[in-house]
Amino acid sequence: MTFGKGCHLHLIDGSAFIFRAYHALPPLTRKSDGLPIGAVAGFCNMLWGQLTQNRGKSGPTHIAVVFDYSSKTFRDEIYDKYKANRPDLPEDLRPQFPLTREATRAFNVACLEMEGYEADDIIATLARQATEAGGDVTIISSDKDLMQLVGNGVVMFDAMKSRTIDRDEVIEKFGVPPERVVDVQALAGDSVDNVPGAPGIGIKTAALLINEFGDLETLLARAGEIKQPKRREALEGSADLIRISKRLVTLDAHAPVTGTLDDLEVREPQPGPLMEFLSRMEFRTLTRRVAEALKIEAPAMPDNSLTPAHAAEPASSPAAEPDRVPFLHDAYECIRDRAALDRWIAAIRDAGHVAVDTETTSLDEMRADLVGISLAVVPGQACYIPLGHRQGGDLFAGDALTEGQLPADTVLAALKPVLEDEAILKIGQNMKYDWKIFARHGIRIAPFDDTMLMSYAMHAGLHNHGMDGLSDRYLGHKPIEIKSLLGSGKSAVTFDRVPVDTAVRYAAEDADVTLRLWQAFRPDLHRAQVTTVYETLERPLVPVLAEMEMAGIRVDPNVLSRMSNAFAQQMAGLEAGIQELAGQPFNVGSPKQLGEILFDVMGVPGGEKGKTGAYATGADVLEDIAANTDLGRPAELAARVLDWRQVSKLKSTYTDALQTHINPETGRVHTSYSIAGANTGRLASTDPNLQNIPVRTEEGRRIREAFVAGPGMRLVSLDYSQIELRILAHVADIPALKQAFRDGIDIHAMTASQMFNVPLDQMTLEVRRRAKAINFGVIYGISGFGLARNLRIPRAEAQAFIDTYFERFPGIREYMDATVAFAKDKGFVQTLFGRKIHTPEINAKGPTAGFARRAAINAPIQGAAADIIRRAMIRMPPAIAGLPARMLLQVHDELLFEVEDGAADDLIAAARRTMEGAAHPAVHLDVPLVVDAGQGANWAEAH
DNA sequence: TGCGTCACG
DNA sequence: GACGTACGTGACGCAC
Repeated sequence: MTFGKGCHLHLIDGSAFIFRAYHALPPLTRKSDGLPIGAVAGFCNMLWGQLTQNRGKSGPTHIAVVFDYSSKTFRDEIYDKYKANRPDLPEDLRPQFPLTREATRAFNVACLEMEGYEADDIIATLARQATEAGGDVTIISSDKDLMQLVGNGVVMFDAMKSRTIDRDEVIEKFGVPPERVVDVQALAGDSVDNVPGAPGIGIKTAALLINEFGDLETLLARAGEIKQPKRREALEGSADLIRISKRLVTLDAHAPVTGTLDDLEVREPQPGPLMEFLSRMEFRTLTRRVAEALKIEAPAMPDNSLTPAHAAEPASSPAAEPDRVPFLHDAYECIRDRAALDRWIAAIRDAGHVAVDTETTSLDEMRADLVGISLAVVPGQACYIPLGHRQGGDLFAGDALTEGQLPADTVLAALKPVLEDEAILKIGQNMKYDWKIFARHGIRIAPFDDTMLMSYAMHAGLHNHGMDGLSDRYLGHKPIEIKSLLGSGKSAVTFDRVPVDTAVRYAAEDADVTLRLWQAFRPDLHRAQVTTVYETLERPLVPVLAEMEMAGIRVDPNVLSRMSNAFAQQMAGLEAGIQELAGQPFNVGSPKQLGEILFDVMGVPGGEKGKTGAYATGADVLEDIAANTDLGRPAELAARVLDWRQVSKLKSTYTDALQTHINPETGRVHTSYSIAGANTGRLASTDPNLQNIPVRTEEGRRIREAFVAGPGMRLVSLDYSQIELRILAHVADIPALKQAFRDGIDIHAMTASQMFNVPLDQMTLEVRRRAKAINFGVIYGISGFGLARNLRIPRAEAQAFIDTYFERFPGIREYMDATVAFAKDKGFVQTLFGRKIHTPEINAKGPTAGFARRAAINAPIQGAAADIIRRAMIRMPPAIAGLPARMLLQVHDELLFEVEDGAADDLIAAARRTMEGAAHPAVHLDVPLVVDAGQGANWAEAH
């Protein structure tokens, strides 16, 4: 059919469809692989609706979906800031664009786009061609930019509101008829598209002026007649910008569209390709509907294909409103028989997901015994399975298990297939804990989500990520506190002593809360654009860390106890000497008493009191006193206290405490890493902290000799060389620093050479030391005061160094300023890998602002380094899978391994490759990452 | 429980 | 012009 009178062309604004679909729907994902697919689903539904509802005489004879080709168009040539304000595309939307093109073709509908032109221009051109040929046009869109086309056989149709937009509607919206709409838009401008317009003039005023003067050119020519001075000045001062604005908003009805209108004739969908596409997308309902309409059989598909991210239940169910369901503790079920357990397992399989929580006898997963398991599938409905509750208080009952509990083995055997089922998502709060508990029972949980880590990815820097806090903040519900069950302090009991009835209310609530948090966080994760961070940097780390913690590191208690004894003697000797110098006995470990002895009794000048009224007696203060030999006895005393403190620290924190952390079953120390502890993305090690084992002094380093490899094994240590400075060189884009790293030269010496004009071969250690301090200072958000204190030089001198540094490397200051400006604007900073660190205090007043500013400067650098080693750790198990080796510890830029004798070199090669390539392919650094390696029988030798 | 101190990167 | 200041952690002992 040749296009002409009686023909009706429908032009669908495809880009508008996509955005509306994206924002109208929760972030659905394809079940088989998690591909974000919500916008495609909405797009297909809307397109199908368009194709079906208008069949018959009022329906289209010709149809096309029109897309924007890319963000770059001829309008960018007219005005370089056009659409410059547009926020970045959500990361889960971008991959859906090509799929919507594919969908359009699958429905056998013409799909148009053209380089250099917006969809609106193509629509304008086709509408002109169609009306010139005598046909009618309906534009399926509600975009105000298309309203200039209305009239002369062209109407618009708002598909969301099922409302036709004709000439009257346009007049209602703009105050002028369609042919004058561009004049109004030119004057009013558009903040969304960054069309400048005239300052202070909105649509109302613009319409008023156009109606008074007739059209834009007349208005501009006679602007002098306008009475209101502000309007007059706005027009006279911005005439050029207004004319540019008009060119920006005027659609090009003569775009070089290829093909003819005849190509757009409505065609029946081809069942084959359409069914293939819809079933590949796993759109279950739409596939069925389309199949029915085409009178063909729908292809088979698994149930619940789409994973609704926001609601466990269909949208019509009240359960879809997570915060509306009250917490009813009496409604929680206690599972005491096999039938009830099987009922729950069936419900879990039906839903495809389950929130899980374990109750145990200890926070130390390596010593904890399983006491019970709670599950939740639907908000408000949760259960608790008691397994290991014991009689409390009754001497005669002793350790006997209470009646009416299913055997733990039976329950674990029944749950194992569910917990390991690839098709069932397990949801937990701090999953590493439960993962380890189950791992000790031979169950490896997968796949899983972790609400603590979701919160961390979204909210780092804003608040902590513990369950009680998250529940209070995001669900408006304060869960039962564990303290109310166990008590605190000396009288605290373990969870197995809690009566089952009480335990049900507490434990099931935890699963309930976790499930609701997950439902609340899922869509937010996409909106905050941290899905990739969560999925690549947080979640996969859980099993990796769990394995490392379970492996533990062998610590030789004999070495430690010998050292403890030696330290004790040393301390006693020092203590006697100190008290003799003081002339009286006192507690050397009390800063308060020491301060009084030094400054009041012995009369050392210059004592400074802190906020508690006590004298400051930190190492820097004591060092100053010790160095001042004029003082005599007090200097000697200060020097001995410094020695005493060092020994005391080593004994109490390391040689004594570490012994108590040796697990009697494994003979090893099992630290626990918190993934969501440090705001910057770094891990934190606790119970014990194995990230601060001494290394800087000779005496301290000997403690590392107690960390030994198992029999027939060696320890291997690999650490990133200068990783934070390398990241700084990359992100601040400093050519001299980048070149130095590429050439492999001493970075601190290079800095010194550039700053002080000293050739590298004449560099003194002192000059290099200063440059090193400045390099670190930069990473920390340098200040003259801080550098002066660190280098113990006058403040003016330190400031001069900093000034020189910024002169030689001007990019550093630009980076710092840009980072702080970004933080002030957005409230967070970001690493190269997309990790967000919030900076809520950045706009504060007073000293707080200084802290926030420096933290904001440091966070992207420290955070990127943390991201890189996380990536390396996640890839490490497969990278060393063939080797008799395992990863034991992470110390921010170092990984420590245990490997069988003879395989150390192979391990070093594999691990080094993984670490040096860890930024790829997400980020291509302008500087190489370099990893140093060492090996030995103990950690001191390996480091 | 808060603070001062000090161990690490 | 004064304020205060290097970034990020965890564990210990003392004093309340």
